[in-house]
Amino acid sequence: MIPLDSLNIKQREAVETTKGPVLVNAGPGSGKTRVITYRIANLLTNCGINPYNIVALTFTNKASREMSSRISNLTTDLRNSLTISTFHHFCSRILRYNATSINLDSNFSIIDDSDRLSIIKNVMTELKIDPKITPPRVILSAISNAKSLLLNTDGFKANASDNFKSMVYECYQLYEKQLHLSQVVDLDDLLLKVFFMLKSNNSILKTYQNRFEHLMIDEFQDTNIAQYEIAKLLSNQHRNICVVGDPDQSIYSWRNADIRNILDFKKYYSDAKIISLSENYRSSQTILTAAQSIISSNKNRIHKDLWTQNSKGHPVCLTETFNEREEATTILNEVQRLVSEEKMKLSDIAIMYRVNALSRVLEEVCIQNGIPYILVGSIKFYQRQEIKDLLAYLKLIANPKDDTSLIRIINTPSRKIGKKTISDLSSIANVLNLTIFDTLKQIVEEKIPPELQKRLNRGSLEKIKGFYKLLKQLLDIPENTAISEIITRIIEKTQYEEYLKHHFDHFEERLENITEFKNIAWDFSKNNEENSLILFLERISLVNDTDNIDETSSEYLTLITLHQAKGLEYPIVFIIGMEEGMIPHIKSMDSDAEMEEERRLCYVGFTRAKQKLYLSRTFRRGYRGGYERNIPSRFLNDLPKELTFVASEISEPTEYEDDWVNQEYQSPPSKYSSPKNTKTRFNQSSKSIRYDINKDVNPKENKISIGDHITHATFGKGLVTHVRKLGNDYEITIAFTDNKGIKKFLLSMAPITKD
DNA sequence: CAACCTTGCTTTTTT
DNA sequence: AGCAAGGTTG
Ligand SMILES: Nc1ncnc2c1ncn2[C@@H]1O[C@H](COP(=O)(O)OP(=O)(O)OP(=O)(O)O)[C@@H](O)[C@H]1O
Repeated sequence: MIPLDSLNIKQREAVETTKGPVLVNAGPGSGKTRVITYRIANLLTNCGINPYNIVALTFTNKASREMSSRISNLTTDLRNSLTISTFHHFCSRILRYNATSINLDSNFSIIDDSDRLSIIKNVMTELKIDPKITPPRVILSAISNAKSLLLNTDGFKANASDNFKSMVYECYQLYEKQLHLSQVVDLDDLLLKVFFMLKSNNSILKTYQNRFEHLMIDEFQDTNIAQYEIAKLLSNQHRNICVVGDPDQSIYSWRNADIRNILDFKKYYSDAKIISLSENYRSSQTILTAAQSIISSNKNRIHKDLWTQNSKGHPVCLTETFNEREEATTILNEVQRLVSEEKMKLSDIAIMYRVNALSRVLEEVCIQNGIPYILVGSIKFYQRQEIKDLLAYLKLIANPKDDTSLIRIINTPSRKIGKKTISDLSSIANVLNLTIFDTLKQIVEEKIPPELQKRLNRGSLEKIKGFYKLLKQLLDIPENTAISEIITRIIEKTQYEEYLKHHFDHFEERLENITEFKNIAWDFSKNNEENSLILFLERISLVNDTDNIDETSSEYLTLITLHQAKGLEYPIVFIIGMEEGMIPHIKSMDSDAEMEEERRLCYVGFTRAKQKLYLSRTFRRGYRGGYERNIPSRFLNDLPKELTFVASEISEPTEYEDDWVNQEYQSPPSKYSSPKNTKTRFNQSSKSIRYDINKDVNPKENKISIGDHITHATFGKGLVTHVRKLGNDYEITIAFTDNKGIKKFLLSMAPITKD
């Protein structure tokens, strides 16, 4: 039996109402995810439901992993055959299994955003739409929006009321045609196609309806229409659907998430049991009050009670630093202090930020200080040129119809097949209504009409035949060959390494990336019984991160975006970049709705913290080449002063910034470093772990006390008026001569010498 | 067709 | 700022 006495009455009600629709609408830390995990454990162990009949859907990969591990902690009952995954993964599996029923090759590959964009660009060229006037991205997002509203081309046509929409419609049609020809799908298709498949094929629908007796959705506020409709279809037979969510934590509206789903749920399932939870078990009173002071300014919301029995705890710590490097140093010093002095574990701590770009400096400083860290998601490892090239070869092996991948590598490495030849080839393929690969095949087998063949001169023809032969060789690699071995063969056959060496300055780093890629492939084969290229590719399309480290067994610091942090919790949370333009982000500033979402995002961040929350801002931040002055985020103004304390105050920015820029640091920034969250990196970091408090400050040599006369490299002579311990460092206040004023510095950083 | 030079863009957030 | 696509020249 799973004991349910560690749940409060309301939670228990939600867990034990195993029949019929249930909606839990409750604030952060009130135990919504706990309800789902206990509910599953209860169904398995107490009700004897077969795990095969249970499905729990989440929104992000991180959340789904979190849920699996929480359930493992509760019960060991047959949880292997439980279905816990993201909507996209879930749909991908259904689609692959039933692909043939909708005339789709079950080896279909999933294209990424940049592939989508290049298809759109081609389509636009074909339709003679000027990409300068209508950016392809706009078309792409219109199509993507349509798909998440379950509008296929026909549905879209019915709605295409104005000029713009009819233009989009034309693009949409051709785009779909190309996808179908290539036997590929995009991410939105995973949902859309599954929906229409279930809708139109009653026997498939029945199969899944029968199977999924119990359906649960976490973070329901972030589902889009397509996801919700799929969930409705699947649960319509047993009607055991339990959704949990919090409108105040809706932060994915830009991805077409729609909180109206919550309202509709109440309407559609008029018999739904609606449960609200109002006790927060996660955060200290201070953190909770701070968070509420942020969210309560939103006009477009319904107030929810949220209280906690937890103690008041620590005040919210505000740090203000001069620039992003000092910010990183200060925070990581504090992290090390927490570990060495307050017995915190690195895994208790997370540093969060609005934009991925902010992780860069943190990483550098972590590496310098030997702090093991894990960077969640982000880094565009799979978007690097060399990796995309290899992926294109792999995709082509899995699915030769994939034109986009073929075009990508037809002349990479250079085979003297240029633009002209490629466009001729495409036009022939177009006329014959064949994929490029099939066209090549016809050409080689000399089956195409001579008047078409004429378009290619003899030189090109030879080169094309050479390329086709190469492809054939790759396709002949036996299916059971390990993926890493396939990659090795590709590299051999195409002489890819020689190509890199010849063409790029950073080729060593690119070669390292390739080695890393092979390692990832090798790990994958090791952990997956069936050595399936298709599954490998699918994983790469749907899971953004490369790590498969056991998350609980190792000690490292977490670096994560606010978005990905949703649903997670950490004893200690740092949020950096609390500046206007960052949070709230500049791009959200001219829309009230988006501004409210920024506020919610901030609220989500605050409420991740259990014990201690640190907020950090800088006076200046190097961003996109510029070096901008920042003003504090408006959200900081909303915090009641009595809840906060300011940890460090640096003097107003002055000329001394140059000293900052010249501070020596290791590891020059390079895009071409190895992937950020792999074992390699992890091992490197943990090997050099060293928690030396006095690393930066050597008190013996730098001993500076009140009354000392010093000389500062920029400001000249001055008198020390204050010395205060600050983390592992000291903050010293100096009164300078010659009316240069009073300024504060960090001892470890300031270029000063004792007179 | 490839090498070289110039322009233009980084989505904010993720499946 | 730095990279990659796009345009131009050899
Ligand atoms: N009844 C309870 N007794 C003790 N601890 C609880 C109880 N309910 C929840 N908790 C704890 O509170 C924390 C937050 O729970 P949970 O993550 O389920 O909240 P949530 O509502 O899903 O939060 P969020 O909306 O932020 O995702 C967890 O550490 C959980 O173990």
